[in-house]
Amino acid sequence: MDSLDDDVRSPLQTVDRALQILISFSEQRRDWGVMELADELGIDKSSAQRLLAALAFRGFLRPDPISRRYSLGPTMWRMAALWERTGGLAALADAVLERLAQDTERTATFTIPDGFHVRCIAAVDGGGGPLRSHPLVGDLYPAHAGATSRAYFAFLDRNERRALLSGRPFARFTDLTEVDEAALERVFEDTVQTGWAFSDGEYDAATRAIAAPVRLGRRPIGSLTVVEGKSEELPGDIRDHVPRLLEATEELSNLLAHRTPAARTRRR
Amino acid sequence: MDSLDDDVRSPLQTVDRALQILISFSEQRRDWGVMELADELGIDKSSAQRLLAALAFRGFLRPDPISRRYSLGPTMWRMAALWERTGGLAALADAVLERLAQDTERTATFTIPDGFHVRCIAAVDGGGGPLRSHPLVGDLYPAHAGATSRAYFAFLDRNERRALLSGRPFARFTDLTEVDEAALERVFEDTVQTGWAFSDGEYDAATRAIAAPVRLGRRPIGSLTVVEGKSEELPGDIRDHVPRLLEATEELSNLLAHRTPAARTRRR
DNA sequence: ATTGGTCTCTCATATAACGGGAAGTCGTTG
DNA sequence: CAACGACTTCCCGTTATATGAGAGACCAAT
Repeated sequence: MDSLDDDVRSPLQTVDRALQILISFSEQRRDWGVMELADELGIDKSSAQRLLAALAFRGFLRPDPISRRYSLGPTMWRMAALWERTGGLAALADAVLERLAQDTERTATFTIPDGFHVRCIAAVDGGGGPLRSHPLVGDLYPAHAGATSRAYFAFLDRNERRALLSGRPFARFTDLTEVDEAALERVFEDTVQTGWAFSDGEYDAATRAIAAPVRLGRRPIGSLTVVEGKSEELPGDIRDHVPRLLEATEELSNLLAHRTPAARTRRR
Repeated sequence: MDSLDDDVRSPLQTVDRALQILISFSEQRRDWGVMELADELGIDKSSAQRLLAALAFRGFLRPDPISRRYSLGPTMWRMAALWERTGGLAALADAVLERLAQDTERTATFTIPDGFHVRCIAAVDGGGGPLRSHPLVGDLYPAHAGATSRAYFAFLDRNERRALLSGRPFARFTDLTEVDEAALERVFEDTVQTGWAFSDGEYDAATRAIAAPVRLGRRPIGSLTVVEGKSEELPGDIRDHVPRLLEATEELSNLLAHRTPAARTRRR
């Protein structure tokens, strides 16, 4: 028997159906007809029609008058813009970073792609000492140097990565910066094998870092990094914290996918 | 008596309330408590609680267990990303561009900001002839040269514009490119006065264009451009089409704000 | 014209949402 | 530490609301 009844059910059936409709859009399914949707959700044509109309009424869907099909609408755009401007992603990541920083006693950051760089959008200082975490949020890191960016770019499809990086001049930041395209590609492939990235002064000679990708499905959407200044005298090798880092990326990936593992509404 | 009953009402009350909740988030209101929302929408606390829970159930909202307040959730992020990747904005603009291009017999484009450039995300050829519209979509135009970018940047708050552009080196593309920061600022201010921008070979010596901002509320979010090659022998001065251009920006702005003027579901 | 496939609308029925109220939580104040 | 107040969560009977079937309208093919 499936334990569907208990907790796992929306308190508002009709609303839930409407939201399912929104969620049912994807890169493959960019629009729905009434009938299609009706038997996708197993409801009557009437209901499907009403639900679509209700969503379109507020602009979440856009009815195409000629094809009689519904696609995502302008309100979806406003919500998307709002999510961006209010730093929704950073807010989501904060809780995860907080714990990661505490557990590792180092600085933890969350970065997302921005062209052929990655950009730090959230950072939490490890309790350790007065670190230089001030200018971390907003910083850009180039694709070819450092663990942070590698943990994102390595997990892209090779084609997608080539499209972004191929033929681009790679600046040398330190003696250890890899600037040969072929060699770089091998580094990326190795990183996919191990599942995480390590850098000891590739980009910034004074820092060391481990990083791993945050994913939605298979697709990487950013990376988490644990970073330390080499001058700091910290206990252990930073690589000892890889398991914890991978836990954190897993956790954040789940949050983004809304596979609520930590949800269970706190019941004593 | 208010004519609220007839057409202007969602077919699904409960769903509509849920959607209103989503819409009620803004840069100012990033989270809601149950009670607050209840008397904002004029509904019972019970109902508010259920609605919020239903939205959170699918991840559209994220309940903060400690503050007991709801903010936008991870599903909102997925929807936002989907909107981006499926080119929702471009799709919205297409219909408007189509008509604008036909009416003006020139090429019409829609551009949105990207750092200190604007990027063309949709373009429609004027029926005229075999234009060079192929590489238009994806093209970047710098903030300081050409009507297209000026029609966006001019309408930003001065502070916001300064933050992006101040101190940046301005490349000279043609004899007419303005590269002095102070002079440029004056050009921006003039543009705000007239409400539209004109360029005759500022960025590309071979083209002439008029452009006007697309807005959400007061804020510019992009621009529409009508462009012609100087070598083409087209009837009239391109500036004759400014009224039509302004109509089109108005139209697109309304679409984005979902002030459905053209909605009325086509009833013979 | 005729047909098959959708979409739209109406209407009676049953179901799902509603609001009042009680019980449970948390934070504050005396 | 106790008692209050503010808020949230849960429960339950009532009623308003969403539902599905079916008829009519619409469009695109044959």
